Amino acid sequence: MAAERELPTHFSPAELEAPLYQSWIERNYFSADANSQKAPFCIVIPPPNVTGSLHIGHALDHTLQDTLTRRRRMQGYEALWLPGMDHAGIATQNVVEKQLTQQQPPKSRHDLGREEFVKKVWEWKAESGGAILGQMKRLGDSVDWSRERFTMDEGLSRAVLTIFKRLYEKELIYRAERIINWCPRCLTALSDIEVEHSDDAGEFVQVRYGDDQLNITVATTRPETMLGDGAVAVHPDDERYKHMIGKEVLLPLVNRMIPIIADELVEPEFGTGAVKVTAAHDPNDFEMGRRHNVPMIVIMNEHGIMEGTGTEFDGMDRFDARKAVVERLREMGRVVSEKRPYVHAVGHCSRCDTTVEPRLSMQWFVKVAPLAKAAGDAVRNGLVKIEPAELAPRYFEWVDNMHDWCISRQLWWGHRIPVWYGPNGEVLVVGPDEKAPTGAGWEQDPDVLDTWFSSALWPFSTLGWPDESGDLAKFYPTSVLVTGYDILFFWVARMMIFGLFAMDGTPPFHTIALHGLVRDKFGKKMSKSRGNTIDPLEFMDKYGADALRFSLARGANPGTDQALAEEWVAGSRNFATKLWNASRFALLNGATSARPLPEKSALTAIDNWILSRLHQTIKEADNYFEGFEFAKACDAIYHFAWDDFCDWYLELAKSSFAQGGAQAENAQAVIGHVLDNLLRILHPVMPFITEALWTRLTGGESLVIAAWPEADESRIDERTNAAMEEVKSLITEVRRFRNDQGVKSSAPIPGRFNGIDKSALAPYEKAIRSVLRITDPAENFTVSGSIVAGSINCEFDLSGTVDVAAERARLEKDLATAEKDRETARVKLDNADFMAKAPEKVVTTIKARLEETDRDIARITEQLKKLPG
RNA sequence: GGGUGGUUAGCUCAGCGGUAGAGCGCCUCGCUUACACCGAGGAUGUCGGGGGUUCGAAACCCUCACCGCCCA
Repeated sequence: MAAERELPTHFSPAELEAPLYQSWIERNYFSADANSQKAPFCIVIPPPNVTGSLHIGHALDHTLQDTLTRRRRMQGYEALWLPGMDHAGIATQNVVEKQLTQQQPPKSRHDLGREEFVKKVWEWKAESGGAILGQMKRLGDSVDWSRERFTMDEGLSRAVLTIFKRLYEKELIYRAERIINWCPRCLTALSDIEVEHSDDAGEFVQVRYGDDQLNITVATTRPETMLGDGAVAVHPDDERYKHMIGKEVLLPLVNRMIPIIADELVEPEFGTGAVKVTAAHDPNDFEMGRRHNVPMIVIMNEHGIMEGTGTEFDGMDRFDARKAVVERLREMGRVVSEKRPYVHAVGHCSRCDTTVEPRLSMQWFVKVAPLAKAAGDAVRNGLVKIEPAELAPRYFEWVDNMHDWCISRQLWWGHRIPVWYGPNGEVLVVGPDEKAPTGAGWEQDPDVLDTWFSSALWPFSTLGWPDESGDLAKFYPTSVLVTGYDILFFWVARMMIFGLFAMDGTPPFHTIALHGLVRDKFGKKMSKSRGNTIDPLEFMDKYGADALRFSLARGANPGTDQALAEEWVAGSRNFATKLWNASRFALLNGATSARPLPEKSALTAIDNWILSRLHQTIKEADNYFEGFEFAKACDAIYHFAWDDFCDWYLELAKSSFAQGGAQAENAQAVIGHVLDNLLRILHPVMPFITEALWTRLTGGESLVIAAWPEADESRIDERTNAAMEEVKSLITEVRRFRNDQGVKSSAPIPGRFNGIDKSALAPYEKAIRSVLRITDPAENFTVSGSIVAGSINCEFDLSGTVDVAAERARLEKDLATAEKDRETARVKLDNADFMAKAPEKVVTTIKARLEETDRDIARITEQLKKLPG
C-alpha cells in the first residue's frame, strides 16, 4: 500500500512536464464548449508574431493568462483561452525575401511575382512559422488548440473585409495624399507606432540662403532636403525678419527663387528663427506648405536615393547627399555654423531600424477621432476597467490624442485592400460576399492592410464574427485582456476602437489587466545589444516550467516591471522540490485525503492551527488572484507552504506519528487535507508538479478539472493562531539557548517547562519536547541552565558547564531591546496629546506593549541575577 | 519640451498614517530516518535631501536632487 504511493526520491521536472501536458491534451481538458450551461470565461491571447519565438515577456504574459484561465476552469466556468498568431506583414515578408536572396541565383520577390511570392510565404509558414506554439505547450498554456486562429485565415479575412467596408461607408476610412513614415528598406509606409524614436548623433547646420541684396540664414538637421525647399518660413512677429516676409530669396545649389513666408509654427528661439520649408519631406513643413501653397517638391525615390533635383546630387543616397551638400555649401561660403554631433530624436523603422523618411504619398487612413472618443469613454464610463487603475491616464493620453491611422502598406503579404479603381476614376469597395468588378480597366489597389488592422479585430474575429456564431454569443465580450503596459497603445486601444464599432458599443473585454516588463537582475531593460536577455526555454530546461512560471508570477505586481535572475528561478525550483519532499514525507506516513476531516474538538491544537492557517491562506490567495495581485497570492501560498506547513506543522506532526493511534490517524487526514487544498490553489501557477503530486495523493483524475478550494471560515481561529505564535517563540527561544550554549540540536537534553501545564501552551508540550529534543527530567535532574520564554520558565540539565558569558551576553542584548521598546511606549503614553487624540484601539495596543515589555524586563533582570559569577 | 512612474537591508522589490518586511546574498552551527535544491540560529536600514501637516509620517502636502518610461 505504502510502497505504491511512494514518490521517487528525486524530483526532475523535465521528465514530468511533457507527458502531463500531453495527457491533458488527450483528455481534451482545454476545449471549451459554447453550448454549456456554465458561465463563460474567455481570454483571447495577444497574438504573437508568426515569425517569433517565446521570449521572457511572453512567458510572463502567458503565465498570468494561464493562471487566470485555470483558476476559472477550476471554479466551474466554461473557460476558453483562445490561441493564435498574427501574420506580421513586414516581419514575415522580410524573412521570406531574405530566404530568396540567399538562393542561388538570388531572387527578389519581383522575380517571382505577387501570387507566387505569397504562395512561398504560406509555404514558409507551414514549414517554419509558429515555433512559438510548441513553446507555449512547454510552458503549460491551457489554450484551446481546436480554436487556434491566424489573422490570414479565411474567417478572419472576412472580418477584415467586413469592417473595412463598414468603416468606409461611414466615412471613417479615407484615401489621401499625406506625409507618412516611409521605410526605404522595407519599401512601405508605417504607422506612427511602428516608428521608434531614438536620440541620434546628427548635425545641425546653419546655411545662408539668398544673395548680397537679401539673405537669410536657416538652420537644419537635414541639409540635403534643401534641394526640395519651396520656401523659407519665419514667425510673423519676429522683428528680425518682418521686413523680409513676402520677398523671395535665392535657394543655393538649385538656383531657384523661393518666397519667405510667415507661419506661427516657427519657433523664433530655435536655431536662427528661420526654417527651410520642404513640404514633401517633413510633416511640419507639409502643414505649412498646405497653408501657404508651397510647392511639394519630391527629391528622393522610394529607396531614399536623391532623384529629380537636376543637380549633381541625383543618384546619391540621402546620407551621402547630406555630406556632399554641406561640402558644396561650405565651398561656396554659405555655411554659417555647423554643430556636430547634434543629438536629436530620429525615427527608425521598428522592424529593421532603418532611418524613417517622411514621404509624401497616397495612402489609406482610418479617421480615428470619433472612434477613439468612444474607446476613451468606455473606460471613463466604467464599461471597461483598467487594472491597475493607475495606468488609466496613460490610456487616455493615448486615445485622446490619437492621429489618423495610416493602414496601407506597400507589401504583398497581408490582407489586400478591397478597393477597385475603375477606368473612369470609380472607387469601389468590395465586401466579403460581393463580386469584384471584372471589366476592362478595373484594378484592385495593390497595397495590403496594416497587420494591426486585423489584430484589432482579434477579440471577435476569432470567435466567428461577422457570422453570428455560437462562440461569439457565448464568449463575447471576452472577460479580460492581459498584456504589458508597453503595448497598451499598440493594440489595446485599437481593439477597443474596432470592438466598440463592430459590436454596436459592446467593448471587446470587461477588464484590461496590465503587467510590466521583465528586466534583468539589476532592473535593466533586456536587449540583444546589452547581451542581458533571458531565454525562457533555457530556464525551463534547467529548472522546469513550474519554476519559471512561479518566479514570474511571484514577481508580477500589477503594472510594474520586475527583475528576474537565474537565482530567483532556482529558488522557485527549490520551492517545487520542497513541495515534492513534503509530499513524499506525507505519503510515507500514510497521509490521505480520502478520510473526512475530523471535527475541531477531536484534533490537536497544532492540527487546528495548520487548518486555520490553510483556510486563511486560501481566502487570502483567492482574493489576491481575483484582484490580479499575482505576486501577493504567490507570496501567501509560498510562506504558508514552506514556513507554516513544512517548517512548523510537519516537524511538530512527527510527534503525532511517533505517538501513533488516533492522533497519528488524524494527522494523516490533516496533512492529506492541507496538501490537497494547497496543491489545488497552487495549480494555476505551477500546474505540473501540483498535478503530479495531487493525483498521487488523492487518486483523483486531474487537478485541471478539480474544484477550486473554498475557504472554510469555521476552521479559521485567531485564538489558535495566537497560541501557536507563542509556541513558536518558545521553541525559537530554546533553540537560541541551545545554539548559544553550543549544544547540538540533535542531542537530547533533560528539561522542565515550569508552569506550562497551567498555561495556554499545555496542549503543545509533547510536540514542543519532541521537536526540541527535550526529554523528561531524570531522577538526578540538576538545573544547570535556564531561560524564560514568554510565560514559561524553562530549566535544563546540561550535565556540565554552562557558558555563562554567552548566556549573559544574550540576556543583556534582549534586555536592551526590551528597554528600548518600553521607552518608545512610555514616551507615547506620557504624551497628553497622544492620550487625548489617538484612537482608543491604538492606546490599548501601546499600553499592552508597555506591560509586556515590563514583564520582559523583570524576567530578564531576574535571570541575570541568577547567573553564577 | 509635454506627460508619467520611481528613489526602503549588499541586490531586486513589498509596505503607503500607528514598534521597518520578503526573496536572493551574507555570518555561525548542523548529514536530528521528507528535503544540503535542506534544517536551526544570527547580522544588516538616520525608508534620496530639506521643509510642512499630524498626538504620531517610510507612508499625506510642498520643494530640491538623481534615475526611468511614454509621447513630441
